[in-house]
Amino acid sequence: MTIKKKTKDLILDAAEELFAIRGFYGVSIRQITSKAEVDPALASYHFGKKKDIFEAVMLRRAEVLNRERIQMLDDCIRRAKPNPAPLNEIIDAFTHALLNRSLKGGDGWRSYFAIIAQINNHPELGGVIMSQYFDPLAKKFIAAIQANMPDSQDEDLFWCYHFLSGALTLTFSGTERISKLSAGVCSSSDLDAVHERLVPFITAGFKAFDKQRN
Amino acid sequence: MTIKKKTKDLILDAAEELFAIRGFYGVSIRQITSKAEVDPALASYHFGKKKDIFEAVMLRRAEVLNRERIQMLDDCIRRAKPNPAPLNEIIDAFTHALLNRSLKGGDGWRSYFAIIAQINNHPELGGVIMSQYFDPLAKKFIAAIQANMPDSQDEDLFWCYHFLSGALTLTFSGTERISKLSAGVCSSSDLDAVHERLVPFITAGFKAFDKQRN
DNA sequence: AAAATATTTCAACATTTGTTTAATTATTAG
DNA sequence: CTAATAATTAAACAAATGTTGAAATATTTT
Repeated sequence: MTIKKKTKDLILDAAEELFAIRGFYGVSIRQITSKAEVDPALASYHFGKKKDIFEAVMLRRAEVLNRERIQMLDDCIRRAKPNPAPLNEIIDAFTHALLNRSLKGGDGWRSYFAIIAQINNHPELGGVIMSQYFDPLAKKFIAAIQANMPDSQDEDLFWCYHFLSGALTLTFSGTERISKLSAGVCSSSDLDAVHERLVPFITAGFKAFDKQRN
Repeated sequence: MTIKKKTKDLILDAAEELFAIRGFYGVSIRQITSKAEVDPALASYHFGKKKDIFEAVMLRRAEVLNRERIQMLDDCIRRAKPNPAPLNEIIDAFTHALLNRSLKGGDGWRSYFAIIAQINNHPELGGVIMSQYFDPLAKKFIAAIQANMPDSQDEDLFWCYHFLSGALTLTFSGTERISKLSAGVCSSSDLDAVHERLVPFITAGFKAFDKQRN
């Protein structure tokens, strides 16, 4: 016997799923509350404005995700001490929690990442959350890379990070186009396959800017 | 003395700019026609439904862009004959027109790419246009890579292409977050800097899956 | 020139939008 | 139990939504 979910979470669950498909402006509060089987007025009562619902959806999972990723990054750095952490381990630490949740986290997480992919390309909406939760981690990540590649230029590393971010983002969006393009080549639903390829790909990309090694 | 623009183009220009900022659902027909300084009914008259306006916006530039990119790819393959085209040239051919238009094409092109970044992560909207104009090129591109790396596995190459696509997409979106993150490191508006880094980064990523070389 | 077609205008339509108000029911605290 | 607080309901609001129709104006064709 499962306990009854609270209204707040019912609304967030419904909002999460709908925002993932149609974006912020493509979803009405009535659609959300209807899917949550709840009175429309409860959305305002519990969260305030529509934007606040959206931010609540983002915050709910951002916290746990952020904690996991920082932990992995710290672990990987501590393991390697006093040497700098290996490049591929840094990149794995940065991406592992994301890919893992996206694959094994269930529908809620899948929706969540679809939203992340949207707002990552859309300044107006996710500005606050993204910079609050993701940017600090990004800086930590770049710093770890810098320790591994001390002779590389900051500007190069920044762009490399940028490319990594884009590759990750698109992977999460789960577009149908991808599976159509790859028809017969592979099943894009098997996200384990991504992990085996993303890390080597990105690692090699970073190493191309390692002055010491080249 | 400049000639007066036709109504159709006035609407498309306004729509392009607005869609880029707020997405399909975030923009109303009245906002579009108001910016275009044109009667709201003219949108329906010239284009039909709202979705048709969106598709018209996409088509207008997709054609010229597609032609340019196919041309560059063919040129690069022909130049190298009978050998396979070099990896970095293939990738440059794939990205050059995009980055060039994005940098030097003016505001219209910038808006256009922002929309591309949105729909690339959003199946419902850009499915038709993307698969009509971009997927054929993607296949051509992957085929060229395959010729260069005959021993590599199809599945690997597909994913590498996927990562490239993501990196490109995020670059075009022009998010403010990027410039905040890179504060003091570099000016993200200088897209020439991207080109110098994207090609080596992606090339190295692909080469990581070159069985022959490794 | 007149006739035919293309474009533009203005007004209106039925829905849907986000949000608020006041009344009612559940839950918790004293 | 009683009082106080929290949560839910139903109704209503003005504003904005996409789209259409018929009349008026431009443009092109004959």
